Amino acid sequence: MAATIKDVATRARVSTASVSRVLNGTGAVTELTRQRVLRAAQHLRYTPHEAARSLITRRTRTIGVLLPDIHGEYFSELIRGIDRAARQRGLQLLVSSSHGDAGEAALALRAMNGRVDGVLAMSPYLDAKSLDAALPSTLPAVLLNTPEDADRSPAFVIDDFGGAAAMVEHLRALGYRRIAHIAGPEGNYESAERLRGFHAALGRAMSARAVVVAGNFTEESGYQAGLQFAAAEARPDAIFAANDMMAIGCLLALRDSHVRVPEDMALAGFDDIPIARYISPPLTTVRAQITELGRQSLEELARSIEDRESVRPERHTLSTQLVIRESCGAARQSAR
Amino acid sequence: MAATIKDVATRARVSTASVSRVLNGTGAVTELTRQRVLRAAQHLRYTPHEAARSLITRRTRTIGVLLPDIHGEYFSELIRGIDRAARQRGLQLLVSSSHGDAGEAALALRAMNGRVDGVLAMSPYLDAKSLDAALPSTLPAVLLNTPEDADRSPAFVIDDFGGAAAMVEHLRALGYRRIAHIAGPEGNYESAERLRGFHAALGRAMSARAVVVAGNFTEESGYQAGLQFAAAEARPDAIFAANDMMAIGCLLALRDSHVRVPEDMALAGFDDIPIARYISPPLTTVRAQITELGRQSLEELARSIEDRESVRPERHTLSTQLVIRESCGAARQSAR
DNA sequence: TTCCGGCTGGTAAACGCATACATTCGACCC
DNA sequence: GGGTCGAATGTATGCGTTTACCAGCCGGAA
Repeated sequence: MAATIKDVATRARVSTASVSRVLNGTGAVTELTRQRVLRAAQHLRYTPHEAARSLITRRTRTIGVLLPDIHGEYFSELIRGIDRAARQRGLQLLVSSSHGDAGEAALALRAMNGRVDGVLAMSPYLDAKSLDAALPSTLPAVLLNTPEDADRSPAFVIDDFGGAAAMVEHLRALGYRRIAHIAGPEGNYESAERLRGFHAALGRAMSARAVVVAGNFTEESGYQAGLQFAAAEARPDAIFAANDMMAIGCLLALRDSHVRVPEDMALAGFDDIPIARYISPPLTTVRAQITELGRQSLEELARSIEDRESVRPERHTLSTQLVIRESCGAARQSAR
Repeated sequence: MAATIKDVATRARVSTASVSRVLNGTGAVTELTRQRVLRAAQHLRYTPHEAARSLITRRTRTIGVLLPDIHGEYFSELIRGIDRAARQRGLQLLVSSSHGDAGEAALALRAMNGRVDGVLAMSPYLDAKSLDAALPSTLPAVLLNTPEDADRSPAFVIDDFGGAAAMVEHLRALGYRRIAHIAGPEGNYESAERLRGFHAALGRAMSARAVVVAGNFTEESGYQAGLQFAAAEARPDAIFAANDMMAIGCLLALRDSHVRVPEDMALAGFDDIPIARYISPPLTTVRAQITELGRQSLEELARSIEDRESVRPERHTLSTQLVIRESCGAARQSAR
C-alpha cells in the first residue's frame, strides 16, 4: 500500500490539513512544520493520489483525445501538435483510438468522464451533433474535421475543399486534361470535401466524364487504384489521390506497371506527410497544417476549460498550401 | 453540473446502493427497480464519475505510458503496438512524452499516481534502477529498452547488439572494407549497443581504424554526417547508420553531393521504419520489431496487474532481422 | 398461527484528499 | 493585565462511488 497523506501527517505529528498546506503551498505554516512535513513525505516517498485529488478539486489537468486511429504519419503529426501544446501547458493526455461507430465513441467518452477536463475529438465519420449528444453536456470539447457545425463546441477543420480545388487547378494549368481521382473512404467528411473540390475545379464538362476510383486512405487501396489506371484503355494523364498514402501506393503500382511518373502520368497527393518528399519522384501535394490543427485545437480547448464563458462554437478553417515537387512534371525543385 | 448517482437514486426513488447494483450488474434487484433505475439514468444522461469510482475500487483500467518522444515513425509504430493490445483488453492510455532527465520523468510519474494501474516506461537515457526508484513501489511497471536489469520490473529490449553485428557482417560479406558508422546520441542505451555491435563485428583490426561520426537519431544529423563522408579524402565504401532516419538524411546528403548509392557508397540503417522501403534506393536495414515490442510489453504489464505475484523482473530480448534491399548493392529484390 | 430463511433494498462507512470553519496561542497595544 | 487581532494548526465535512452490513418482507413449512 502506498503512503497516504495520513501516514505523512502521523509521521510528522501534524494534521493532514497541514500536510496538504505544505505540499500545495497554500495557507500559512511555520518553517518548522514545513520541514517536518517535507521530511516525512520524503521518507515515506509520498505521492498524492491524483484521483482522490481531482475528485475534490474538480480538476484533472488532463485532456481526453478521441481519434479514429493513432497510427500512420497523419495521426503522428496530429498528436505531435497536440502533445507539444499540452506539455507546454502541463496537461496530460488520455488517448483513445479507433472508433468505428458512434456507439464505440460514446463508450470511450464514458470511460473518460471524471478523468478529463475536456475532450478533443476527431470524428470524420460522425457529425458534430451526435458527438455533442454523447458528451456529458458540461464537458468542454473541441471537434476536429467534423462535418457540421456543433451546437456548443468549437471546431477546427482543414480546408479540404480549397486545397483539392487548388491542386486540380494546378494540374489543369500544367496542361493535364484527363484528370482522375482516387477518393477517400465513403462517409468520411474529408474524403467528401476533397472530392467536392476536385469536381468543382474541373468544371462541369470535365467533371462529368472524370474517373473517380474509390479508396480508403490506405496505401494498399492506392496500389489497387494504380493498377487499375495503368491497365485502363483510356489512361488518365494525371491522378489526384485524396491523400498521400494512396498516392504512394499508386506510385508503386505505376512503377510495377512500367508507367513513368511524371512523364507518362502525373501524380499528386494531399496532406504533405513527411514521407512525401522522400519518395522519388518527390510528391506534389497539398500541405495540410496537421500539426497546427492539433496545436490550435488544444489551445482552444485549454482556453475554454479555463474560462467556460468565453467559449463560442465557432468553426475555424485552416488554410492549405500547394507544394510543388516533381511528380507532376512542374518546374524541378529541390526536395529538401 | 453533471448528474451523480444520487440524482439517479432520487429520481428512481431508490437508494444509491441500488443504482450502483443495477448499473454494475452486481447484487440482486427486482426487474421493477432495474427498469426504474435504468430509465432514470437514461433520462438524466448519467455517466459515472470514473475518478470517484476508481478511488474506491482501486482500479483505473488505465496504463501510463512514459516515452522520450511521441513523434516520428519509430514511436508511431511503438504506440501502435501498445494501443492495439490495450484496446483489446479494454485499457485506456495515459501518455506522457519528452523526458530529458530523471527529474522530469519522476514528475510525470507523480502526475500518474492514482490514475493508472501500471506504467510502461521507455527510458533509453535512464537506467532501470533510478526509474524503479522514482516509481511508487507498489505500481507494476514494465521497462522498454533500458540499460540495466531492474530490481523488480520486467524489461523488454531490442537486440541492438545482434542486429548491428549482423548488418556489419553482411556488409563485410559483400566486400566492403571501409565501413563507417553514424552513431546515435550519447548516453542512449540503444545507440551504445548498436555501436558496440558495429565494433564487435568489424573485428579488432578494422574496428581500430573505423570512422564513427556522432549523430542524434535525427534526419538532420544524418545529413550532416553524409556531407562529411562525401567530402572526406578517404571515403568510406559503406555507411551503417544507427537508425533509418539518419540513413535517410545521409542519403539526401550523398545525393546532393553527387555520390551514388550504392554504386559509390553503400548505405544501411536500423529499425526498418515504414519509410525505409519507399525511398530510392530502398534502404537495406535491420528490422526491429517495434510494434511487437509495444504489444508484448503491454501484455506483460496487463498480466502483472492482474496477478502481481506472478511477476518476475526478467529481461526479454526481441530478435532482429536483416532486411536486404538495394542500398547496399546486394541482389536486387522487390521493394514491396 | 408462528417461525425461519432467502431476497431486496437501505444505511452508512470508506477510498484519499482539500478546505471551511473552529480553535489555540502568542504578540501587541492601551 | 486584559483585550484584540492575526497567524498557525486542528477538526470535520464532502467530493461520487462501492459495498459490508443490516432490516424488512414474504413465502413456506411445521
